[in-house]
Amino acid sequence: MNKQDIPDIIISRLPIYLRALRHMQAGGKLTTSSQELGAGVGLSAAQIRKDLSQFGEFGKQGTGYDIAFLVDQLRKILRVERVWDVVVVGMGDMGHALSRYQGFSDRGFRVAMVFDNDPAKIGGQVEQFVVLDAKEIVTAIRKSGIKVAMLCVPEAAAQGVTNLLVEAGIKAILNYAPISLSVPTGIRVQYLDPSIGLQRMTYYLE
Amino acid sequence: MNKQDIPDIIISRLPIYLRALRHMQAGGKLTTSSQELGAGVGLSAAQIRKDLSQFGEFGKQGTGYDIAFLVDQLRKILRVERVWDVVVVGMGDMGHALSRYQGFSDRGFRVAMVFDNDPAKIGGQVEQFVVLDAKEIVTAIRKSGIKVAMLCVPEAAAQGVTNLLVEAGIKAILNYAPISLSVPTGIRVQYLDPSIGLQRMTYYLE
DNA sequence: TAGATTGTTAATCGATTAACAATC
DNA sequence: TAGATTGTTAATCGATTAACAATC
Repeated sequence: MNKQDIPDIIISRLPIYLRALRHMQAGGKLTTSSQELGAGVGLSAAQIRKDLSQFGEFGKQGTGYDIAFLVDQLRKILRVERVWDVVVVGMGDMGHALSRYQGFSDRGFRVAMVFDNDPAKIGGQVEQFVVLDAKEIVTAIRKSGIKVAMLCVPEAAAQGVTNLLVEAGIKAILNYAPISLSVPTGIRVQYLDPSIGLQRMTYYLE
Repeated sequence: MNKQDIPDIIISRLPIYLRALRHMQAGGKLTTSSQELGAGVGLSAAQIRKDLSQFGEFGKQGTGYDIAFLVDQLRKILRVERVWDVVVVGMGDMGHALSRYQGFSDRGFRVAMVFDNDPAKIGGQVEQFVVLDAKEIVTAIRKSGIKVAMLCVPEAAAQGVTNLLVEAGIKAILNYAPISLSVPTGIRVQYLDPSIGLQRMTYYLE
């Protein structure tokens, strides 16, 4: 079961399954089926079973899946049974919102450090964090060993900051800036540009 | 050229192309090639050409694409040559950040109304907007004719608010809440749950 | 002209679905 | 047992890539 053997498109669905399963769990459900989970996330039952079969046999014929067990398995597969420290770069409104977001803690993440390059913000407080000088990105992140970053700087600064994050040892970047980033092989980027999300829908509007 | 003839996976790449082209434009470039654009967004030249060929012939052999012209064409295809009014529901940190976001205006969007259900926030001011009572979602949105919403409410409220948005005539929802929404056929949803973005990358981390 | 690059066709590759034996 | 549902195989479907004639 080599990492690169499994298509990324399957990996990208697992967090969706995990989210839906935890939702069921919060509702007091104990078991589910590929049919029911598929309906919950808008995919076919066959697809759910095929995806899960890449990693093991998690269900029982006749009864389906034990939700708590499957949640555990998915958390291990996705490596979020542990907690990842994350840095936030850019203390504008978006960076601010992410620094205060309560949803990370039980999904495997914890904001550990925040940066900005504005002298008016450096040294100030955001939530429980002291805003660090962006000049310290490389040294501070290297020292901490943190591998995950959220990028919330303006477009014009995004590629430059990305280069620093890579130099600092960051391996995964959640990018809110409206720009395609250029990164070396082995560095992963996920894009959350809100305008892109909207433009993916307007095509279909009357 | 029927809407449903063109695969959604192609539509979903067009905003990325548009973003990259405008970036080139801002840098003063006048023409580009499928090779160069592909390199900019991390896709093959063949894919770029194939995607664009679904909508017309926009390039010239030997010289490539006129950037300004291609930008115009993509804006028309995606229907963002006009400006779409958008509502924001949920005036927490995220809704607040989106209400103040400067990036929408030249990408085809304009926040026109914001809602919350917290009496402490209703009637208050966020940026230039007066926060409206969530109870008025259906009537206010119906009256306005707005078709696009951004959803920034807590998980527990998301499906209920979604039902109201659908009732109000909303056809496209950008969802920041950590939940798979259930919507009728014809309503489009794009998901921007930050935890999902992060969990899609941790699988690959050492 | 010579070099570059398009739009398109056919070939390849990969993902999804349907079907079903196994079995809880 | 009978009904339900898994995991898996083979078939289908769809997307990407390679190649190249056309032509700027």
